[in-house]
Amino acid sequence: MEVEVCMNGACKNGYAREWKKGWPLRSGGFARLCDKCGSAYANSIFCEKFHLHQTGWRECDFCNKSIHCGCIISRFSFEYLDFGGIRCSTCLKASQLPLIQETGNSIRPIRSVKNHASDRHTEHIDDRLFLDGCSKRKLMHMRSIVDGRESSRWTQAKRDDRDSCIDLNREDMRFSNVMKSSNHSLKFTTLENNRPTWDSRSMHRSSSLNISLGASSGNSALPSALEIVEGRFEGKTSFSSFHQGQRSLSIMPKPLMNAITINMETSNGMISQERVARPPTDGKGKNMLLSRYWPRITDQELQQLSGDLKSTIVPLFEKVLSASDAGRIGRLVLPKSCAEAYFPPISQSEGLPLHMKDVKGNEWTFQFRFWPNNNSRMYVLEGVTPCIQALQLNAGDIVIFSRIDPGGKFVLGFRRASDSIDSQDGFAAHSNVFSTKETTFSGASANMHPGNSYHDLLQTRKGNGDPYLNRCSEHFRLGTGIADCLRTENFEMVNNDLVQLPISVSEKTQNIGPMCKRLLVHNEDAMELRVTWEEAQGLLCPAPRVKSSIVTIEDQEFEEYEEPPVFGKKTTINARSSGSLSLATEETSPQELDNVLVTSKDSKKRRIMEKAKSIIEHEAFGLNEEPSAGVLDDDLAEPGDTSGGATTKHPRHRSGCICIMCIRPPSGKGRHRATCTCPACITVKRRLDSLMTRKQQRQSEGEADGSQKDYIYEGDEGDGGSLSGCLKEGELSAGQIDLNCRPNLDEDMQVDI
DNA sequence: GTTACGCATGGTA
DNA sequence: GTACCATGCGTAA
Repeated sequence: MEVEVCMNGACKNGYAREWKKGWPLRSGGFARLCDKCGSAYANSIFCEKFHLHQTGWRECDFCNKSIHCGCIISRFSFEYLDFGGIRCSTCLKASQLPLIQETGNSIRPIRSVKNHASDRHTEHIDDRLFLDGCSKRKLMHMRSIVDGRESSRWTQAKRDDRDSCIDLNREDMRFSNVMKSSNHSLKFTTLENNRPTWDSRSMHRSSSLNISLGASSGNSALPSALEIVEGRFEGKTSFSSFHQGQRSLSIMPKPLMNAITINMETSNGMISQERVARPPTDGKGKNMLLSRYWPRITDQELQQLSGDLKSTIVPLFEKVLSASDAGRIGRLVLPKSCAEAYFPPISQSEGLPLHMKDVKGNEWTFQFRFWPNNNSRMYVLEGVTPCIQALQLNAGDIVIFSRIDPGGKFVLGFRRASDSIDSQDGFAAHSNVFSTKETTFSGASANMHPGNSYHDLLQTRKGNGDPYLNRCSEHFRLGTGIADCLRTENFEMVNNDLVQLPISVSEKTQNIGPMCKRLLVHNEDAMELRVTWEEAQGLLCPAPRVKSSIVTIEDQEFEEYEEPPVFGKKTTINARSSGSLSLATEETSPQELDNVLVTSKDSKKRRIMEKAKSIIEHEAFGLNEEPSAGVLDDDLAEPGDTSGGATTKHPRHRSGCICIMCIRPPSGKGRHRATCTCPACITVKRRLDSLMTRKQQRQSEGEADGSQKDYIYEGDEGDGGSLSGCLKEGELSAGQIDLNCRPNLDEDMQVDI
């Protein structure tokens, strides 16, 4: 019986999704009729062109000529793997597809396919393969031999119901019982200890796993189901991604990535917006780059980029911008493996200039260089600040390095961190609070599966060990989402005074100013962030008659609303005399709001003053006073300072640290002798020298007043300023210092904020 | 005072 | 234990 098989998952008339009935093809697969037009789809393991009028075509992996690959190839990548060994009708250099039978732990060929196009096997599947405890299950083992090399073994079973399972205990089964559900997603269940850990019903609800298999390159095994489920496939020739709009995991070997993933069209003819990781296909990066550096770019983005630049774009790698990457220092640390794989080799530390073009067409020249580091190298791109700023990138955003072929010029693309949360994962944050920039304050995203929460996604992907998800999760936890919210125009319009340029988490850490001001400015920023955060929260008023639900994400409770909040109304912030904030639920006039904001600013400034004074006090007490942990550690790391772990506290300050901050003796004890050579004293003496030098310079310049200021705290001098409080005029002149002094704070300390 | 540079350190995988 | 890498620190400009 001849059936007409349609491409791209649709019948020839484009009616794709509903099948009227199916019947087995001679090869054992199924074809089904479109219930609208009556034409057939192939959903078979072997859908041979000899029995079909219309099939899909693709290029042969070997000769690049069009080959007949079966209709399914052009539809679903996994089905391509079903045909992984399909013969190229042009060059005949293709896979052989012997049917194999499982006998115990061994597999032996049942029947080999002759290597001739006109002599394909047409046998029914041996009934002996209807086994392994699943009455309706058709099990077929295939071994595809590509180009003479044996590649992965895998199995496929189909059932005529929706239940399916994978037996992970069968070592020879790389995959089993992959089935295609009615919504065109592949689903499987796993069996561990003979107990299903996934079932199709629960997957329908939460976490379907979409297995997409491409033809094997013949050089490595596909990940086993267990490895996939446990997320242990990183570093293998597969990649994973979550399909947009569905919770699925796609596994595909490298060779077919471009052939299928990039060029694959969805069943409705649209370019896929699936954000898939693209492992390296060539170059030194092959088989060595961590998946977290694989560029995740959608076909749509790739096509657009290629179109914009009128070139073929080859995504190379991506990197999440760290605070230092996006900071003023202008150095972007490159993953070593990526730098060495894709950028020109450099032998000198000075490196060489790299010309890049950003996605907006701007031309940039960065210095690609390295520093020796621990018998290794640390690669950086220098001079990236203008580009980072031009693209308005912040820490957490992702830069994507691509190459223009031919020519080899580099392209710098990017993806916002917020985009990564909703697009990368194929989901938008469900919570209004954490909606991303583009969907700020909107409700549930259309990309979201009904009934699925972002939390589910986090759990699902974290459960799969997805490193990217872990990053997103962390990102989510850190609340960058709301930081993005703060950057919205609405917010600025309403709170122009309050948040002139709202400080995002990333900005807070990157624009930390000169080193000697870091702590102080950092604290300012932290407070600024904290206040604006509180104020922003207060200004987010739930829409009327909308009840919230509480969700717990990463041990943090969040309110979710079905409707976007009303912004800047109803709820305002009152600053009490104490400086704390309280919420008022009455309408507030703009003037009142201004007052509130001014008051808030005042309280903020007051807190900054207090904070600075606190720091000064502890600096001044210096070596004599036991530091208050609350000031030296906790206070320096603001509770609201989400970056504290990364930037507030230097990693060297840890238990056992002997720096000047950490080795202070208990109060009243442990006086330091003038000849003491402990690190603290050495530091103090060095600073004394600096102070003396400065004093002499000023004296020589005739700045009589300058020396007096040396007794005053210099807000930007850090502990050097406090040191001056420990100095007496005579000691200064004599170059001596009492390391155990206790200056009178009330008299000497002035704060210049 | 500020910035840039080069290296060192330590957290983390 | 090792390599990587984020970033702190000292110094020079």
